[in-house]
Amino acid sequence: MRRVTIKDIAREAGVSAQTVSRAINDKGEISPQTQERILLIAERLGYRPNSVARSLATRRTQNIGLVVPDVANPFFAGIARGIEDAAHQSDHNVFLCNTDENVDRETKAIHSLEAQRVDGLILCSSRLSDPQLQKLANRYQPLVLVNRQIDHSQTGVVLVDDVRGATEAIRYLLQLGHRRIGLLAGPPASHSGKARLQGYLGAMQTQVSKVPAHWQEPCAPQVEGGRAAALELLRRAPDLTALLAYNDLVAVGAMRACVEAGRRVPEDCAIVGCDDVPLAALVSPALTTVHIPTYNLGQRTMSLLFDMMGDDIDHPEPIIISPHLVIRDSSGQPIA
Amino acid sequence: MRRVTIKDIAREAGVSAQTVSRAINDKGEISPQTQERILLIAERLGYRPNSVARSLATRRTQNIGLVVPDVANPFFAGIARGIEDAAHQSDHNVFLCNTDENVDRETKAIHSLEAQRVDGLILCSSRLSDPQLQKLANRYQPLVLVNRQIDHSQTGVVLVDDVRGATEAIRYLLQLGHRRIGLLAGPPASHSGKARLQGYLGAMQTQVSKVPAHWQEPCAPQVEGGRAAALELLRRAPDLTALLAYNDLVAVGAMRACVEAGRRVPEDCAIVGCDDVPLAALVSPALTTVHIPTYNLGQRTMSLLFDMMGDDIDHPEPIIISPHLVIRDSSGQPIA
DNA sequence: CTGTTAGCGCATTCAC
DNA sequence: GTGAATGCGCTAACAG
Repeated sequence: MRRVTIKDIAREAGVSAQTVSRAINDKGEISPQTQERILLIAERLGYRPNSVARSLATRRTQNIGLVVPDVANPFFAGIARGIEDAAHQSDHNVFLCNTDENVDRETKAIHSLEAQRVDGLILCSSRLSDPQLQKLANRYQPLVLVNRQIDHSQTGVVLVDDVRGATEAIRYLLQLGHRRIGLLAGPPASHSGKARLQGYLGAMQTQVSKVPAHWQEPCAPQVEGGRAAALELLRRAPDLTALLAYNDLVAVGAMRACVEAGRRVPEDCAIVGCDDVPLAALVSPALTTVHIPTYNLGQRTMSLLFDMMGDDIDHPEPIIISPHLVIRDSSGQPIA
Repeated sequence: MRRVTIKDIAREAGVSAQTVSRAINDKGEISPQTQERILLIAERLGYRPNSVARSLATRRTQNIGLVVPDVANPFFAGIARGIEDAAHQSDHNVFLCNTDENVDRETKAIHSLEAQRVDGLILCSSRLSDPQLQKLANRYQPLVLVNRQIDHSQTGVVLVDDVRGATEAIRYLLQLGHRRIGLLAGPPASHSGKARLQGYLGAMQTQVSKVPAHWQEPCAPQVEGGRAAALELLRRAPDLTALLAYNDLVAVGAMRACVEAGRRVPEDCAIVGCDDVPLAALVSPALTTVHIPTYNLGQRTMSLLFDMMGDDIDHPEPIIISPHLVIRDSSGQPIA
């Protein structure tokens, strides 16, 4: 069962293939009557334009590639939704690839997307080395990096201002009267972890002359990591009245640790998370956390990519996404 | 800056384009020496095969289309990951489209995917009407439907056995000694809601001669819906000792309602959810729930699609996914 | 084992 | 306003 092509319609309508093409693409240079007639025939025959052939002829696919570590992670799911919606609104399709933070899978995905001749490429939290990324950036445009720095004049960059997020969280806790605030710092290698540490230190130093190093504890970025690190921290520094967590899962782990250590949240220990994943609003007490507008981030990322696809922009303006604090029930004034 | 093509390599190597094609596709019929020589040149020139041209020539794209209501929903995210991983393992790419349960968006997505000439199409929880779906199924193969029934000899179907899931949950509660078990039934129109009701009734009737209708309450499928419905149910039938919830969010809402009504979970009221989204393990008490293996479901869906892409299977065997109960801390024996 | 010819389905460029 | 010729980059089918 062969699919109907432009030629079938041309024959049926008694015109040339070219005229059919014009009718379908609504390019003006055609009489309204013949256009309508052709469109009717196309409809009747169940014609579906072949994007593959069109792409080959025009050298543009109207497809973009999106590479993320894991769409099942709500953070990336939000970004993906923002990108998808923006793309589809402008009649572009998106290839989605998951890497599980595996460099080989990421490389393979990128090669595949290059082969697909996508009109643009978005890499989230890329694990490629700097040289690899530079090489890619030289070869492939337009390219937008989310959550990853690069020094390349033609590459778009979208970053979350994690320093600011942590700063806001700490300022809020300071304002409530907390002074002895611990940090569940996340994985030592994490880029955003470092930024959040920086924000923590900067904000703390406005009120506390010397912030003890033993108020910080690295941890795996899941619930169990947070629980273990919080237990350790509360043992080492029992006078802490508040904890800032690397992310919401870590914060939930910290809440568990508090329960185990016989501390009430927020009375005996305030807890603030980061990211504001859907879970955060649903735990009890509901988590105060630094919200990152992932959907909006995705939309703006796609918007930047579209801009770059249009003109050959030389120095695309970096986009910095500002997180903001969402105050719920896991934080309050210190008792003492 | 033109991309390097097969011809560039052919010229460089002093062979025909066809020979280059053979070398790249590793089709055997070529001497190892020339193949290696060509591959080296390709590598040096930074050649990337053009999948678009290849697709046009072979009439196969090695791409598949995946349409879901929302990847940000963990249920579909799990399925999407399973599909993606299976697809990529077999060197296929996937176009992802979100519909937000909007029929127009779904229709548009399908048309776009048809235009892309995807080799296969997967529709999750399609909102198309039966006639629309029949029409699509007649026109487009291979097609696999997830979470949606259809009577069409050439369409693949993957379903979750929700009757069984609810049955297992109720059997477990009965075994614990519960007899007065309420059902937070979800949206009346929901397909899976009806199936779960059926499972509930069937299992209940093995131990309870007449299951009162006022032990059931419909609800919106979110936390607040579950909370409101549970409050109503506990008011109307205060002697209930356990609740089965339409999904995990509803179950979390029910947990809230219990707290508000002064009931402890699980002592004064056991609660069992459905789906086992990541949240379920993280709330306190951790939720006993009916686990649906979404990732596996995705993998098997893709596997079915691959089978259908291979041969022209006439009556693809329906795949029925069996959920199973995961016992955590929100359920226990009744006190009375 | 290798080369030649002929398309895949469409859009671009030029005629008319 | 419409048509004819040409090519996008690759592979299928044949020939040698």
